[in-house]
Amino acid sequence: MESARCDGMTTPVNANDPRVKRTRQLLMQAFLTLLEEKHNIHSISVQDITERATVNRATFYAHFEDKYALLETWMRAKFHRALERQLPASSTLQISTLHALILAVFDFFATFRSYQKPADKQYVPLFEVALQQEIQEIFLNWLNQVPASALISQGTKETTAVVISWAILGPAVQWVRGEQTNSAEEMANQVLTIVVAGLSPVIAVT
Amino acid sequence: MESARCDGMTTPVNANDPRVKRTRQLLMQAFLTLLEEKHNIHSISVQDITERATVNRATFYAHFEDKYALLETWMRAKFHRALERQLPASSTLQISTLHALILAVFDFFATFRSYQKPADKQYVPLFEVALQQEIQEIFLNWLNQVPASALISQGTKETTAVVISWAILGPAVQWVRGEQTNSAEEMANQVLTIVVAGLSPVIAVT
DNA sequence: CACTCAATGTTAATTAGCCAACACTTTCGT
DNA sequence: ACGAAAGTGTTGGCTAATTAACATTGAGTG
Repeated sequence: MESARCDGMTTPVNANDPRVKRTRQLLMQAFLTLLEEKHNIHSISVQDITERATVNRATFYAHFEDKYALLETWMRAKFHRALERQLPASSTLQISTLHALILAVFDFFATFRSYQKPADKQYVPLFEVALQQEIQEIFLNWLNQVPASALISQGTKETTAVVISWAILGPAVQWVRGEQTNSAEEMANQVLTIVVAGLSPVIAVT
Repeated sequence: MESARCDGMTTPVNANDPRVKRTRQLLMQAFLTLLEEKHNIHSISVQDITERATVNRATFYAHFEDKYALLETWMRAKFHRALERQLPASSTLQISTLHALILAVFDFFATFRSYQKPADKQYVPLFEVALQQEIQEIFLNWLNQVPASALISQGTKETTAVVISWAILGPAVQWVRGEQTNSAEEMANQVLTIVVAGLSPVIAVT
């Protein structure tokens, strides 16, 4: 579907134009390498990124609102690929896939906690929403594949997807901000139990 | 100095424009990776290159006459860097630097013979000229640094540079096309002796 | 042979990227 | 605290890259 996003809206910018794809790719890649070098998000400037990407600074603003907008889409892309890697291409709603999904979310946050670390008290907000949307979409696909006969309640699938996705993402966010006294696996199992229970009014997951 | 080169001349194309630099860089890089994969120059199409480079095919022709023009500038750049690596940044005309230069030329040809190998009977011509120009330029720089008093004959430096550069490049070409019964080191030493002798009417090399 | 199919060059019109200059704001160093 | 230096967004005019269309040339294949 690919909504147009970014939108300083000075220029529309067609997301299918090869130049656009390449420019975004270059910006993403530049951001990644800078992150690996500097290890601190806040010390990376827009100028750093555009120089590394061999892209004009003005062009950056044609694609992203600011540095954090880039960070968001970058995280989202990374997250999307991480989930794709862990979940079978055309998976369905089952205990096993549910477990894989939840674990993948916790693992993802564990991985990217490292970029957040040096007394980075000013927490980088915002991208939870983007990641939640990814999870929500997966659930929507799953729920749409379920035959109507198996649905115990016909309450809107949309709402179910929203609730469950937050029920997974929220704990992951809180876990990564805290001390991680529990392992990702332990957390995933606990969350799984509750999610399955939460789904019971809607569908019996096996 | 960077002369404008390429020149299908449908469009001028300003070599200082960052987009131009990036596009050429992408084409070069794409060509390199394809060469490493396919190992045969003739089986690489312009389409392959532009696809890999994420550049439109028409754009290719705005920069290069054809596939071999790209090959030429690519070889030249590679050659240029190879020489820079072997020669001290601001070297002068001495036996030692002369030896280093000649050896570097033979080594370069030895390296790139591999891309020429599979019964590649249709020999890829042309780029000898580009490489010769590189050598010629080095000699011109060297000769211009020599104090006029040390020059035995004032015959144009230009001509000297042309003759000597061919005296080095020619044997290297012939050597690489043949059986390489002698090693690059042996060849370099033999050529060195003759070149020094050839320079004697002009300047005494130590 | 005729006949696809793929690659090569070339063109005019459209679109995205580059630049330089601007008014701010933030960060520092003395 | 103040001034310099560096970063942030924004704008209009120019330039290069993209596109789709075309004619042409091989390289197979029935």
